Amino acid sequence: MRLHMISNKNDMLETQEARAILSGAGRRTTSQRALILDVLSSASGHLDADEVYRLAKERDPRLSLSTVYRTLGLLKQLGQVSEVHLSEEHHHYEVTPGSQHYHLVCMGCGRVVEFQSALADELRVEQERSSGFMVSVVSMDLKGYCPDCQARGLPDPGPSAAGASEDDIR
Amino acid sequence: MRLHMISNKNDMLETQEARAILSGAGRRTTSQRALILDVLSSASGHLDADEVYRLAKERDPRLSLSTVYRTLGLLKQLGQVSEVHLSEEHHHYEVTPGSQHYHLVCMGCGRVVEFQSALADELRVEQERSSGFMVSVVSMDLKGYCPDCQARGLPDPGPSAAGASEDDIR
DNA sequence: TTTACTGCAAAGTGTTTGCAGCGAT
DNA sequence: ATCGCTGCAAACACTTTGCAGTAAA
Repeated sequence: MRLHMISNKNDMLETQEARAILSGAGRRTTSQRALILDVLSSASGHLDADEVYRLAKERDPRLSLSTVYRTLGLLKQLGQVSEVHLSEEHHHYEVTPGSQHYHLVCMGCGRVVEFQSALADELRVEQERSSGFMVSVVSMDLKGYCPDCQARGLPDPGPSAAGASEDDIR
Repeated sequence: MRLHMISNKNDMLETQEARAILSGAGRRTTSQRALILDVLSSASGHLDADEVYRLAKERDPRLSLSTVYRTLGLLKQLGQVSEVHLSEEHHHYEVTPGSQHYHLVCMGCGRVVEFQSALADELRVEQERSSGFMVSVVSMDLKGYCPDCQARGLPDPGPSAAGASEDDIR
C-alpha cells in the first residue's frame, strides 16, 4: 500500500512511528527523520545513503544529503537501522531485522537474498568456545551467482590465468 | 655510511617470487611490486593501503601511494591478495590464503583472529541447495570482545536504551 | 627501442562538519 | 523562547586518474 502522494494520513503514521522511536531517546521528531525512517522501512532491500537520499527527496525536495547521513547515524545509534557491508564500496543500510539474517549476493545481477541458518549459531558458539571471544555480531555474506544468472551463462571464474591483456585495472 | 637504500640478497628473493607471479601474467616485475608483495606477505595480519604504503616506504622512500593502490589492484586481480571487509571504514588486504578462513574481530582492541570451521562449508552447501545459488565466495566476520578486553572490563552492550545524552553522533 | 610502470598533482567518491537560521518542544 | 535540527558549503578521508618521465623487456 505504497502511496503516490506526498500528503497526509500516511505521513501521520510515519510520524507516529518515528515519534515512538525518537522521543523515547530524547530526540526531536522531525519530518525529515520520519520520512527517512519510512523510506528505509518501505524499501525491500538494502539502500545506500544516496539511494535513501534520492527516494526521500522525491517526497521532500528540500531534504539535504547531510541530514540523510546524520539521520542514518542517529538511527544506527538507536539500533533502528544496521549498516550492512555487502561486498565492497560504500555502506548500505537496512532496518534492523528482528532476527539475525545473512546475505546471498549475486555477483551477476547484484540481487541480494537474505537467509537464516541454525548453522550460523552453531558456528558462533563453536568459536566462542574455542577462542574465548564473546561474540555479539555475526555477519556472513555468500557471494556467487543466482539461478537466473547461471542460466543466462556466467563468466567463468578463475582468479589466476586471467586473460588480462591490457591495462584493465582502472 | 650510506645505505638507506634498497639492499641486496633479500630483495633478490622477493624479486624472484614477484617475477613468478607477474611475468606469468605478462606484467613487468618492478622493484615496487616486489616490495609491496613482500610487505604484504611479511605482515602478520591485514593491512590497509596506507599501512602498506608506510611500511613499504620505509624501504623505498620514493614509493608513491598511487603505486600502492595500483599494485594492490593488480595483485587482487591476479588473485594474489584479497580484499577483506572487516568492519567499517576502508579496505584491508591480505595475501590470498591457501585455505578459506574467516575472522574474529575484537571491538575493544581491534585484534583480528582468523579461524576455520567445517560449519562454514556445511552452511555454504546448505544454502546452495536451498537457494539455487552457486556460491564462490564466503565471508564471515564475528565481532565481539576478546578474552583480554573482557577481563579489562567491557562497555556494556545494548543498542536501544543508549545512555546518549548529548550529540554524540559525530 | 618500445611501451608498461611510476611519481606527482589534480580530480573523484563517499562522508563529515561549522555555521546561521528554522522549527519542535 | 529555547536549543536541537536542518541546509548549505566547505572540509575530509580514501581512492583513482592524466601526464610526462623512467625503466623493464
